[in-house]
Amino acid sequence: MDKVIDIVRELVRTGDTVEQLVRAISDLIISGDLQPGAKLDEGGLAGRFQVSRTPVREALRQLCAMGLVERPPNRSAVVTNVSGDFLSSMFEAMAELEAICARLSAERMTAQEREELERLHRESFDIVKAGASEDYAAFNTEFHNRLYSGAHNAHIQETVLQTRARLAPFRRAQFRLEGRLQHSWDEHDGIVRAILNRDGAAASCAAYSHVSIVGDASRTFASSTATRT
Amino acid sequence: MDKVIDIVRELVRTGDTVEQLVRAISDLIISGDLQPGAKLDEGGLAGRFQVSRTPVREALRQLCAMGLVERPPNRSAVVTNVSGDFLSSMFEAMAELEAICARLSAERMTAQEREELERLHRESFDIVKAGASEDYAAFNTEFHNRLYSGAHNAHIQETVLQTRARLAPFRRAQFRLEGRLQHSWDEHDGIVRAILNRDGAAASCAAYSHVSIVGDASRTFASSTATRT
DNA sequence: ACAAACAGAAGTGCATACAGTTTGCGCATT
DNA sequence: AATGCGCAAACTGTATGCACTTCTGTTTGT
Repeated sequence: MDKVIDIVRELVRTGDTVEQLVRAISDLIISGDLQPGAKLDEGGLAGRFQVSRTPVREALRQLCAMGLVERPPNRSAVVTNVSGDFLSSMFEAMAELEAICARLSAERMTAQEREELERLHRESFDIVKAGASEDYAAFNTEFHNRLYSGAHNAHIQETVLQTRARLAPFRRAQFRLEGRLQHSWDEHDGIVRAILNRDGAAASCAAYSHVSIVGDASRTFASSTATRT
Repeated sequence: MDKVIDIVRELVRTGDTVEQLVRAISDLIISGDLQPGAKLDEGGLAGRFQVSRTPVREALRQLCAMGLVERPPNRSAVVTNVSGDFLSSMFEAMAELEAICARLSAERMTAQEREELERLHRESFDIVKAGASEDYAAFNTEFHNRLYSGAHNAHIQETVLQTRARLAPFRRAQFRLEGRLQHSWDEHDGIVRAILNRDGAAASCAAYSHVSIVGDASRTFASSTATRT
């Protein structure tokens, strides 16, 4: 639980200490090691990562801009814990954004991108058969990444990735639900077919409902978990 | 040109020095006082705002996370100057986001919100007749804000506002083009009608093409302006 | 017994200090 | 004249220090 994250500290000045901290801390948040509501003490983090408070503060500021933490004035930073309403709005936004990506992917993906998407999707069926939730989660991330990059719009990609990161702390258990793996694969199948058919509208719909379902599942799970203050 | 922005420095510790800096600097960028490519020297900004470098650095870090500024390691921060491709992707994203907002607004706005939107729109006709570009720009911002809030989705609102801020440095002259005011009003009219009719699809289309047109106009203007390095 | 008050500890906000990196300029060399 | 070198100035990255705020546990008054 308290595994020490080793930030490589070169002797040379690479100038990316803060970036490393941002990654390290956001990993702690996204992975769930730091749950929503957890306090982030500057001194403690500084000690943990063997740096001074200055870069830690900058990292927290950046994480705050990304929406992963909140920084009430004169008080400790806290892992963002959003209201149910805002969580719903994030899931809805995610569905809208993925729908856009799916539509644009259907219209714009290169032949190679289409091939690779289909291959990736076909190969993932083995994971479903094996019931390997962990592996499927990794594949799922990659699958959606393909959708984002296939839209050929760098800003939308950036936006959807940021939204996903912000949502991550609240959707951790999405593949625990019985039968969710197979359903997820079926939904992916619909998206892939629509994209291969260059049917933007169908891809958009399929992606929207796929993400909405994930949202519903995560929301029920999130509300069943105690969100400590 | 070198008007000093006065950040009010109370004797009490409000703890929002950095927030004020972020606002002040982003205003300088959005208003065009600091153009894309301009260097942001930490010491200079610190002197200008009568603070030390520490809060300036944190503000720059946050502006960087917002995409308004870039921070190459060991070098001065600069106002973000994006490639033409990325600029196009931002305008396209903006159109997609506004289309979503318009659709959701058509579906979800309260009676009061609809009334106020229509009233605001009707009143703006006087501004168009007067040809007051400055006033129309302010009204236009408010009009679009209504669209964003009418969608009743806090996260989408946040996202679209952030995208607009990022786009601002590149769309400054949008109402200089001859006849653009009247065209803009006509396009708004289409959006308002669709929203009042609760016709989400029509509202979405109207908003998409409205924003796309603005994008085209701004892009031609931006490419005609020298983007200095 | 409970609540208000207080003192010490802990933590944040900002300024300053210093080390390392980049940059610009003068000078020597070709 | 153009190019490469080296040094100094300017600037960034990080650590540290101090003032102020918040938190916490205890004491005091009712």
